[in-house]
Amino acid sequence: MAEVSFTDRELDVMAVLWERGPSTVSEVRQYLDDPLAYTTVLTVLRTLEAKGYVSHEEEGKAHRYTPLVARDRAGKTALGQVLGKIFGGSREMLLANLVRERGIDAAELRRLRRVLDERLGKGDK
Amino acid sequence: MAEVSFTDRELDVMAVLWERGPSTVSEVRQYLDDPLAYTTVLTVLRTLEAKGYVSHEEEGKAHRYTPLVARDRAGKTALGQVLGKIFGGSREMLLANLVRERGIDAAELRRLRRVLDERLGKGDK
DNA sequence: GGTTTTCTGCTAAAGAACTAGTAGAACCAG
DNA sequence: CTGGTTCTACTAGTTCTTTAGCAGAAAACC
Repeated sequence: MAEVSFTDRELDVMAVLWERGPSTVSEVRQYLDDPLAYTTVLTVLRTLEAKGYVSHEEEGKAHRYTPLVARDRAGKTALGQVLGKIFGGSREMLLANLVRERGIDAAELRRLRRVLDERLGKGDK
Repeated sequence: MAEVSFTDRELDVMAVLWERGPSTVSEVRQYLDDPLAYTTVLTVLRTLEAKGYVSHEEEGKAHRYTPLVARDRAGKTALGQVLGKIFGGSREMLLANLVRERGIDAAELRRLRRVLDERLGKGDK
């Protein structure tokens, strides 16, 4: 349960793996927003592998890389940091920021409220 | 309205400035969790100043550093990144993570719900 | 079967981040 | 005053990040 943390570029790559599932270098490269050299993407994946955040298995000539850390775990670390260092530990402040002026409609707000309601329900058990 | 982003250490320092308000190098140093050399802290503050994120004015012999970017703005950038890259844009996933198993009691959940309700109210007008 | 493409392995270089030392000025205690 | 303390300015080393080239193997094309 160690802390999981990524550099910006590593996060870009992880985002692709989370979104698309196990992918080859070419596939990751294609789905990245920035145009990077093939070898650059490969290097990032190698770094991630060295850190134990992804693994790969052979698939024909190419390698297919699989994320070893779940979104949720990365999210927990990242959110914890944002919460602690920026919002001084105040979840309310964080939530207020999350829903402030970012094209968010009433339907979504209600969905968010349901998340809290479900959590409240569980607490009641 | 440019994007504001900090390195880990810079964020530690900004956190102190946000929490305590304008501070001298010694003060910042004292409130940091990690034991860093005086000059190290000074260097970080200089970097932040070079990036335009803090300013300083003389106060006797020492300098007092003031944050130029608000928590909120930094939070917006940071949250946006976490939201987009880790939670694939799903605020619900993010919120679920935020309230999951992190010593959070019913009272706090209700406070969070109120944040959403207030926002909903405003939307209705 | 030869040529082109695609892939990994190795290497590397520029820049940023992080840390801190040393020098010298300014201030303070007695 | 004199000696210690506190402060900034300048400098610098180590590591991490980011980017990518080149060589050679494998595959695919025709």
